[in-house]
Amino acid sequence: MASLHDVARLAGVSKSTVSRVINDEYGVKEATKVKVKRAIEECGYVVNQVAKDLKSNKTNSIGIIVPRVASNATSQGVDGLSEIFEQAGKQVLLANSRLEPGKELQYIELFNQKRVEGIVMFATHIDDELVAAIKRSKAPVVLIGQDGSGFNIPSVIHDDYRVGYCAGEFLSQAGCKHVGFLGVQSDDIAVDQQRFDGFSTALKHLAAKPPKFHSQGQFSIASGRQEMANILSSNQQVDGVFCATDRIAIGAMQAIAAAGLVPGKDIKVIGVGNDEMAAVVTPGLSTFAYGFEPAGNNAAKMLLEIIEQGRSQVSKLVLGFDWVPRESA
Amino acid sequence: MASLHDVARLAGVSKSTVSRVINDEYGVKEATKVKVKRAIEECGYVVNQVAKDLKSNKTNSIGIIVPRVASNATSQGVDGLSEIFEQAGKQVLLANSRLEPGKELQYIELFNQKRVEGIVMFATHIDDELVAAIKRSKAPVVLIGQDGSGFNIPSVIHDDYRVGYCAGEFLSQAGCKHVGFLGVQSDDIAVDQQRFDGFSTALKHLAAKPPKFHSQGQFSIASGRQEMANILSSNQQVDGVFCATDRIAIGAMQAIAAAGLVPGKDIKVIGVGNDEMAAVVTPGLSTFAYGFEPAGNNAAKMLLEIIEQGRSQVSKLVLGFDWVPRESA
DNA sequence: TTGAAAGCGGTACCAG
DNA sequence: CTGGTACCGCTTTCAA
Repeated sequence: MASLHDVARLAGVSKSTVSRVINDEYGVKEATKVKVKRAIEECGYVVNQVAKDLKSNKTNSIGIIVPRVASNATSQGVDGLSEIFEQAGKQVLLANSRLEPGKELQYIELFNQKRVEGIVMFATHIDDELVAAIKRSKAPVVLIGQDGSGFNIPSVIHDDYRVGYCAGEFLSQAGCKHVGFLGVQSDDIAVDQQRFDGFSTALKHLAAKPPKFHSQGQFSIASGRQEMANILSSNQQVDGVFCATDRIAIGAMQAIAAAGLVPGKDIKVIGVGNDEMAAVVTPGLSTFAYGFEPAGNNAAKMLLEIIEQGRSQVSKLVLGFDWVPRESA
Repeated sequence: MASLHDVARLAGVSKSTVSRVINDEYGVKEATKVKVKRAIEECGYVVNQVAKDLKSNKTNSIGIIVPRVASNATSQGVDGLSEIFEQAGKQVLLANSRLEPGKELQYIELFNQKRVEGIVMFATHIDDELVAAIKRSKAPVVLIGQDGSGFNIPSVIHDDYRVGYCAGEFLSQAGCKHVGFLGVQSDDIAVDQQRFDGFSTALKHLAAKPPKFHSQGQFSIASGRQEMANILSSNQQVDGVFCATDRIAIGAMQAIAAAGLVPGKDIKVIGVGNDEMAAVVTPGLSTFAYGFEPAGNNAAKMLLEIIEQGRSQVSKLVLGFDWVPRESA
């Protein structure tokens, strides 16, 4: 592929001059400019950004690590991130860890080799290894979805504790006496632990009975259905369920209906996220709306600030949520 | 940041030696290796991939252009792409055109400057400008979602014509006499034109009445609802609707129900895609399942083949679909 | 087994 | 206004 050198030779000028023309620097005679531009056309010259990056020691690129793209939180989050980054002239490198543990660590390393200016990571959990890898990273890292601020890692999260609290409060005040929580694996602090903690605490504050169950399933409709079916078949009394995610909640509603009961009437069901599906199921799923795209926007801004200022004013950004009442609760 | 040179100085050897140690080349004395490795640790040296890329004239990276990430087709498609690319050791650069016309063209140019080895583009339409930009690109381009093979652009698509044909056949054989199509903007060849063409053709072949309407809305539930409501309020007889996408179909079902009619009984409704939502609405949406992740897999493989062989055996890959009958038709 | 030097494709300083 | 040259960080002969 044609280089500056080739263009220079073709135009009968020096590399310096070609460089000046390309970068629109003043102080080049019009006639020379024309010659150079013609030469550029002629050999189909395309700037080599790799060489520029090396010379300038600046890549204008950002790494994003996701566990998978096809999920509400990540796909919308990535849209939110890319909006801001592209406005700022940053190119996005995407790495998909496909939920394989350890992959994230490799990608942090790889992004450092690629000399990205910063990294945004959608975290599903936090462990010592991850914290160590982030500490080791020369490129600043911002977390989305899990709170790493305890390890001094800037994070953008939703208020998972409070969402649980609100759910507990709501079910309690709606008259439910036998409630429980359908969660996910317990190493997911944000989605499982925090939401459950808030939930239990609300019940305690209201002097209601504590949760009768806390199941640990997957992030899927099928899993929610399964977990709920198990609970129902155990014959314990239930009149309210708080689910860690909307998909789990939808599965729960299916199990409830399958058992001949009516979600929203016999058993109230609440989800989290306000997945588009929540609006189209019957009965409509009452849930808490999370803004995933704004989370991306904010994480991007936070990272840019760290890159530019060396540090960020906020080390942790907690986003609120909206209660979206429908028929299920 | 520490460079080879720094490590060399620290270890008291030459750059060449450090390079050899880093790349695990044989012929370095064990003692020297140890010295070098210690030096690397000491100054926290991280390989500079930018310099390597420049030197080797190879970036091992692929550009992906999407109109947005948060959609079934793109988010699953990107998962499919990244799976194959990451297996092949290719880094993915993501560009989000946010549906802004012209942005795609810029990104093709930008990716060429970044010296990506190939580009995958999720296209919403094809026009002369785009074709020209792709022709200009030194990096090979593969299209997903629209057929560019007429312009000699390798493409991975679903069989949009035949899906329309099947829908027409189905509605006709189910006894519908007054059918129509809810489409999108007409410059979307794959989603609007092809699906409609197949649909009309089936009706013609079966000597059934041609479609009574072909509306042009957006890719959203709200738009489908609106378009269907318009049709219903026009008082024309309708007993079957084929919708360009599942979301449109779900909106249509809402409008039908709102008009006091029963989707699947009074008016049959068919969608395309098998969005997860199709399974959770009531009545369940009958639809054709498209494999978006496989589309990504295949596009990635096709691009890799072009990169490695200089050309691809297949210039166009047409993926099939599965009929998923539910209650709506 | 190791080092010196050239060069990848640019930029930028200094001369002329 | 233009050209020569050094250098960004690494790899790769070629010699020693």
